[in-house]
Amino acid sequence: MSKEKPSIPKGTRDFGPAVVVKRNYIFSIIRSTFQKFGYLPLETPAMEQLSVLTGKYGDEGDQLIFKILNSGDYLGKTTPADIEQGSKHLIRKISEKALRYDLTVPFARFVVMNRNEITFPFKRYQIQPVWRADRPQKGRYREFYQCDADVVGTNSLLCEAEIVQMIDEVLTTLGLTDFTIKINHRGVLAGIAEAIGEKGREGDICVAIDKLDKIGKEGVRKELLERGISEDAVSKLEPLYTLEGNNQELLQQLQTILGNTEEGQRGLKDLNDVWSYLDNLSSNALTTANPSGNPRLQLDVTLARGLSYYTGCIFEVKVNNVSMGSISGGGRYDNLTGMFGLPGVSGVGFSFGVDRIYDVLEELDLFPVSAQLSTKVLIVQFDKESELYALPLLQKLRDAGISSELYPEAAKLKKQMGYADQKNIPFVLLVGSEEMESGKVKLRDMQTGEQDELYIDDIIAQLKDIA
RNA sequence: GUGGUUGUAGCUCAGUUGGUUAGAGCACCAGAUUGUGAUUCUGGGGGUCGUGGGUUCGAGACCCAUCUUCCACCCCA
Repeated sequence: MSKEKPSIPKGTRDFGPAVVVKRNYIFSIIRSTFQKFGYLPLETPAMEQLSVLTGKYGDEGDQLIFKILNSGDYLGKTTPADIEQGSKHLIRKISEKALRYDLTVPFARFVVMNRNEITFPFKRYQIQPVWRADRPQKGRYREFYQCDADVVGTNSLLCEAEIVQMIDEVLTTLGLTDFTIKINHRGVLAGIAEAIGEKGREGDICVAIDKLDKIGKEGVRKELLERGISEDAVSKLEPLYTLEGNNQELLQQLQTILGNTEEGQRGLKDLNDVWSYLDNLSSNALTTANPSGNPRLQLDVTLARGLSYYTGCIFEVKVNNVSMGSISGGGRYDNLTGMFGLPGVSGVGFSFGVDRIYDVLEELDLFPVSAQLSTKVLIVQFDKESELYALPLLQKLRDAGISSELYPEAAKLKKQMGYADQKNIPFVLLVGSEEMESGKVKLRDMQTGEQDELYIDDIIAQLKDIA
C-alpha cells in the first residue's frame, strides 16, 4: 500500500461542523418558507438514466452532465468501430446513468411516472445536491445544493406571484436588505424579436442582450451582428436597453412597442397579472425599496435565461453590492413533461443556490450568533467523584432542553476550559469538592468571566430565560 | 471546452542570478500556575517544497507532463 496524500475531486468541498451548522440555518429558513406556502418535500435519486437528462439543457448543458460508467466490463460490448465513431456515439454504449444536473428535470420525470397518484396542482419542494462538470470558480462548484420549489398542473399566474413572495420572504428572513428580483417573460423577448423584424431569433438576441451589463451596448451590438441580426434590427433594439420609469410605466411602454405581436401580448398580459396578484397580496417585493430607492421586484427586458425549457415568466435574483452571480433563478415551462410523454402540464418553479447564499451571508457577516452555537453548557469535572455527582445535573439540564455536555474525563482545568472556549460554549459549570459540599455549583459566563454559585434549578431557570 | 494563474509546516506566507542543515507569524503540545479559557513568559514537536519525469557536479527555484487553486471567456446556482 503506497501512502498517498488524500484529496477530493476538483470543485467539491468538505463541510466542517461550523459550516454545516450555518448551512442548516439557511436550509431551515428555506424549508419552513416553502412549507408555509403549501409545498411538500420530495427526494429523488442522485443518479438518473442518462436518457432522462440529455437534451433538456441544450448542447452546452449536455456536456456538463457527469456520466457514470456502466458497471463491470463497460467496454465489453463495444467494438473498435464504436470508438472510431467518436465520444458522442461511444457514451451511449458505455454509460447509461448520470448524476442529476438540476432538480427540475427529475421532478418532471417523477410527475410523469406518478401522474395517476398525484393530485394536481402539485406543489413540491426539493433540497438536494446537484452536479455539473463545469470549471470551478468563485461561487461555482461541481457539487452544490439547490433548493427548488415547483408547482405543476396549473397555468395560474398566482404561482409566479407566490414565487416572488417566497424569494422575498426567505431573503428578508436571512437578513438581506439589498437585493433585486428580476422578472421577464419569454413572450416579451419573442415579441421584441418580432417587432424589430427578426421573428424567431430571440434565442440569439437573448444570449447577446444578457451580456449587456458586462460588455456594454457596443459589445452587444457587435455580438448581435456576428450572430446575423440585421443592422436595422439592432438599431431598433437598442432603445429598449434604456427604458426608463417604474415597473408600470415600463409595461405601458412595452405595450406600444409590442402591441401588435402575439407573443408580446401574451407576455405583457402575464406580467400584468403577476403584478395584479402581488398588488392584492400587498407584497413587500412591491412596497419595500432597496437602498437604491427601487422596489425589489423589477421588470428587466434584458433578462434572458439559458435553460431552453422556459416558455413563460422568468426570474433571476441578484444580491446588490456583492461579488456574486445570481443566487436564485427560475421560470415557467409549459412542456417539460411533454418530453416524457405527458403533454399539457404546465409548471413553474425556481431554485435557491444555497452555496452562493452562504458565501453572500458570510461576506456580509449576516449569520446570527444563534446559528453558530452548538452546546450551551459544559460541565467541568475534577475527579471520579465529581463526575458521578455531575451526571444527574447533566441529565437535568438536558431534560430541560438545554444542550449540554460533560467533559468526559478529569483533564486539567486549563484543557477543559479551553475546550469550551474553542467550541464557543457560552457557559461552564464547575463541579468539584467545594460544590458537592455546598450543593451549589459554580456557573461561569465565558463571555464576561463572571461566576455565580447557584443551585442547579436556578441555573436551569436562568439559562432557559436566555434561550 | 478556450486562455491565464496558483501550490513551501495545521493556517497565512517569505525563500536573492540554481549552491551547506528550507525560514517567520499564527495555531498546536508541554511547563511557569496541583480549582479557571481567550492576555504574558519559557521550551518543544511538525515539511520526501502538490505529484511524476527531465536538465545539472548540485533543483524549493529551470524545462516537460499531470493534479489542484483562483480568474476571465463559454455557460450558470
